[in-house]
Amino acid sequence: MKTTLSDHLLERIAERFRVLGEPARLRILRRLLAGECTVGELAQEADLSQANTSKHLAVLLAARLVERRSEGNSAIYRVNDPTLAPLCQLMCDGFAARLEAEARAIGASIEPARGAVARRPRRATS
Amino acid sequence: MKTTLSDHLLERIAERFRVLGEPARLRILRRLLAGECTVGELAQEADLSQANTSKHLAVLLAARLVERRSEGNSAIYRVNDPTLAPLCQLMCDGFAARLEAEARAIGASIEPARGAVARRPRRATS
DNA sequence: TGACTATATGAGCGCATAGTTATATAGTCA
DNA sequence: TGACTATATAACTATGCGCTCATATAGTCA
Repeated sequence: MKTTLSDHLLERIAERFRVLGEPARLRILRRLLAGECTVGELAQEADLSQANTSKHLAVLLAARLVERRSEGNSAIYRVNDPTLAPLCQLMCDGFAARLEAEARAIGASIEPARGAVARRPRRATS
Repeated sequence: MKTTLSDHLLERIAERFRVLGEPARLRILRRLLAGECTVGELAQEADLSQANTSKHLAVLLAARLVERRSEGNSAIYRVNDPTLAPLCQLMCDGFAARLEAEARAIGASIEPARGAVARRPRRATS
């Protein structure tokens, strides 16, 4: 069983969330989840300047979400945190559930005028 | 199986992460995960001003992480998103894994000099 | 109605940070 | 060594946002 988290731990957790709360960093991580990659490739595929990419990678590195190694002239980054993929998966699930709720709400506001309209069976909140 | 997320979806996901990347909001959610609650109670227990609490709740409401109902003079908030608890759990797991890795790294740099030092038994991640 | 309580919201301030540009550092290859 | 490439970083700007203070809105109770 799980007791409540201490304030300090909560701040650390918040910091992890904050690091992920940036589209540019998520684009980088999306690419890295497909496999390790150099900074230049990341910059190109995430549509970011080289300097900006480097900075975001520094943030991800400080959060230990990625790890870095040098190879010749290049720096190669890869995902380091095994919880990252399930985390994003769960986030997408929550997002899908919300979209579905919105769809239901819109449907509910339209359908009363038409009476019993065939309604899609409730799906699991996948 | 899961294809790569579109840029637009990624931005929505980032927004969700960003909402969670704030210690004050996590304190609010921590309280709400224990049960629904009025704004005043939340302000007190999360150690926030009334105005600030209200604003954070507005953010959480816009993100559909909580829902709101009026009762008499008060507003009662409760957690709305079923993925929230597992999300935090996963985040804590990732954090614990990181701490453990750090501990191993420190241990590895210290222990070679002393050999097998008595190690405290592993505790659950609080 | 008026006094009181609970919540929401607007204005303003200060700080954190994402972005750019320019430059430094470090490796490769001739 | 010098030219070239890849990456990191410093200086700067602009914007977003968390916070406070003051005020508006809405409900309760006399």
